[in-house]
Amino acid sequence: MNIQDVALRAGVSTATVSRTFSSPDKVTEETRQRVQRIAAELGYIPNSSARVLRTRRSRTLGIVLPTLLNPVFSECLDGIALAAQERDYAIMPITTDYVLENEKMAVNRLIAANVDGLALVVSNPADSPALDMLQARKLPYVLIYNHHPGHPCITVDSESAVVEIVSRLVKHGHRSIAMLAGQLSASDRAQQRYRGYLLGLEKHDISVPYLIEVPFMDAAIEKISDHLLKKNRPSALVCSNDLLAIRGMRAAYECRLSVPADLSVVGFDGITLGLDLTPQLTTIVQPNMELGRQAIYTLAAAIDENATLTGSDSRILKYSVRRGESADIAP
Amino acid sequence: MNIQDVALRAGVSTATVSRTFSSPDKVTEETRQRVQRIAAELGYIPNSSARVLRTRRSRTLGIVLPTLLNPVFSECLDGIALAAQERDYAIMPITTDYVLENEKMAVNRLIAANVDGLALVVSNPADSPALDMLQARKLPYVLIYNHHPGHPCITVDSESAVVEIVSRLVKHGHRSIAMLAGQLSASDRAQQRYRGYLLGLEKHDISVPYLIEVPFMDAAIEKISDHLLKKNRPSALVCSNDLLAIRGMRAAYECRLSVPADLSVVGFDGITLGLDLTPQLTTIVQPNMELGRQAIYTLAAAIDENATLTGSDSRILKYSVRRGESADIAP
DNA sequence: CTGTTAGCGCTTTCAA
DNA sequence: TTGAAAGCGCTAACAG
Repeated sequence: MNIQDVALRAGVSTATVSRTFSSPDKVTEETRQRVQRIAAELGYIPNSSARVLRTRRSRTLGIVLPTLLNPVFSECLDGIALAAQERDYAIMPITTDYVLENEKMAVNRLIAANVDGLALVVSNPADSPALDMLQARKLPYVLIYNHHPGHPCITVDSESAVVEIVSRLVKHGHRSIAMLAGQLSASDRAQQRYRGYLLGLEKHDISVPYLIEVPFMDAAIEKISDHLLKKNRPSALVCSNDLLAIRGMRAAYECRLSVPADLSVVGFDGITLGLDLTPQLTTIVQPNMELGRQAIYTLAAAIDENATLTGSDSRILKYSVRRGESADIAP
Repeated sequence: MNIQDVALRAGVSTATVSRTFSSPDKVTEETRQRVQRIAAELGYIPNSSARVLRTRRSRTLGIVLPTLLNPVFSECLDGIALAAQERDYAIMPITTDYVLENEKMAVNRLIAANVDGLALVVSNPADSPALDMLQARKLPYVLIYNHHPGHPCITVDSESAVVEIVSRLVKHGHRSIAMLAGQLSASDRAQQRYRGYLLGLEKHDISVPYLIEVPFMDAAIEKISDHLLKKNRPSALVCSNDLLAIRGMRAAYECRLSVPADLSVVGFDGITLGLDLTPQLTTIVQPNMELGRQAIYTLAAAIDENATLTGSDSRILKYSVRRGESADIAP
């Protein structure tokens, strides 16, 4: 069942059949109708690989994400999927589990799969072999959540967001504010947020930063508890992401501290689930789906005009602050 | 940069270059080495669309899921992604948002994209136009979470799971057990779970089922609260999924009921996040990643042997019960 | 508006 | 073991 069969049955050339599907306006209403009818009768579906081979456009986008087990990324992917569908692109996601080597492999696979462009969340754009490959091949790509002047990034201003949060906490009397983070070296996001934390403290002349770094998520709660049981424990926890914040609340519970009375907890990401938690998670909300969506729009636009994206195509979307119940941060 | 360039530079025929990449054992160690070296130098990557066109195998799997905003499905997709990578398949996910029409469109797109097979979570396999199309085209597919004798399904025995939970609750003194569900008609899973609930009640001679159906997630908490404020409110909530359970706990909080002292809440799905909640979610744990993984293995095996899957290829994986803190269900 | 035709890059007989 | 050559199904000049 190919274009020839349809052409034969419709009494037209293959070119005409091709046109009815690829550029219908170049065909008479009448013939188009007939061809479409015949095609439908025969259950004909254009063979995409032949088309791709010929046009050198796969209408497929590669997506590289750390993991889908963190709702930030699955929400983002949901936005990506939606936008891609709108623009008539298929997506091919690969997860890297924060492993640099996997980022490279993912990009390799996607290049081999002939994608027209990529959207990715990498560990650190400053020094990424994966991105080098893309640059070398002149494949359009866009980063999400990452932040770097040399690359096209769709993200929010994490640093300012954390500064703002710290300020609000200070305003509410907190002087002992800890930052709870995963392995800082694992991602530029964590680093940005930490920088925001430091700046925030500085701004209010609090000189001693208190960093709780939990490299392994599974041991997080225990490790956090260790800190919460100390005599000079922090009165507020600024967390590098919502998953950590949830664990922070859990740790507080296990230490018999009540949130927010004894301990304020602020998250970062704005995962939807945080809305339904008790106490509702106070957090910095990134527009996760929108970030994904905009990344795809940007990418699709670049592909359409045969361009490649650069740092100057970056876009900073607005974050917002959700005043939940896990910390009082009224402005 | 194509196979010809490499062939020329290596002083061999295109056939030999092709062989070094597709069936290396059919080429002398020596020539293979040379070809590989040249290819690497030139940065040659085989053009996948040409290969697909020729071999009629895309090594791509279509994935159809309701949404990625529910962690059950993103965890499952994570498993799918991992397994696909292992088996050297790419995946193309599409979300349907529980809309039947979208399921059909998704399948259409994926067929057009030339996938070798599909893994899907549909609303209801009993009467699914999407599945009919797959059968008609003899494309291998497998369902995940769905349950139906006429289709290959990878799932758990939800019904029994809920029966077990109800029994345990009864054993702990509950007589007024409500089921909290989304729109029952929206998915066969919800129906299976409801059936399990009814069977459970029957088994213990509790004659009045109490169904709280919340079609729209956003209005869920309010609606649940309405029921919790009634005089003859249930003492336990068996929820059709974890997201609902979390909202159930929220509603309890807003109604000043403490969980589990005043209200027991049991979820279904076993999303990872439930582990860190306070109170930790008592729930029926489905091996979400494993379900995805097995689906891919099954699918890949079928594709490899050019077979199509049927109801007799179904596999029921084991669920487990997480005795969290939101309900006491010690056996 | 429609048809003819070359060729996208690869795999795979078949023959050497 | 290697090469020559046909052809997968489609699109896009180009000609009519």
